[in-house]
Amino acid sequence: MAKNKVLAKEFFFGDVKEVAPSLLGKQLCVRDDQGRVQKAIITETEAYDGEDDLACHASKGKTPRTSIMYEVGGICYVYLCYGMHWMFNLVTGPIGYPSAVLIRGCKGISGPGRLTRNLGITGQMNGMSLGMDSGIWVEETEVNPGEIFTGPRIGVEYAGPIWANKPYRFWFSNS
DNA sequence: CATTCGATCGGG
DNA sequence: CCGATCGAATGA
Repeated sequence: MAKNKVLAKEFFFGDVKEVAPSLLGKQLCVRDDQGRVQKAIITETEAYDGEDDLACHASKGKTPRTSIMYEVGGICYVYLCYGMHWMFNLVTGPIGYPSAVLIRGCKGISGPGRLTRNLGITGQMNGMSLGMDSGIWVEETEVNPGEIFTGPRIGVEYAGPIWANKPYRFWFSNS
């Protein structure tokens, strides 16, 4: 069987609102410390887009926690939520513009917290560059997402109606 | 230093 | 609906 192509970092340099849906059907790969690789097809993503986006952590400006989002696309942003769940994001866009894609669900796994638990993703991945050498990367697949649906993001009511209702969540029917 | 509150999940 | 659980952000 042919080896899947690993996404180049350039894939993440563009606008998060385009990168987020284009990750659907791609495969998230994580290698654990035993050298074993787990792979999961991405089925649901959300876009967090710049300081103006009140649901984006960077809306409060650049802080030690959010500074990673200001880096160039193609690196990991991982943080602890509700004191018990690791959220896994991929930074997008050019350096200086804070944006990232939250990987919300993969095939057979619903929920961003369960996703990271299943794949063994923790805060030590924060700031890591994507690639086979770092142990976390994204591959092309044969999956054709088909029709892509959009809707409001989950759990961001605090951001107010304008931003909470933006169609920044993406998923597809085969999931 | 104290308090608030989450990009959630699982149980009742 | 509600509790668990903790670090980042905010304010005194």
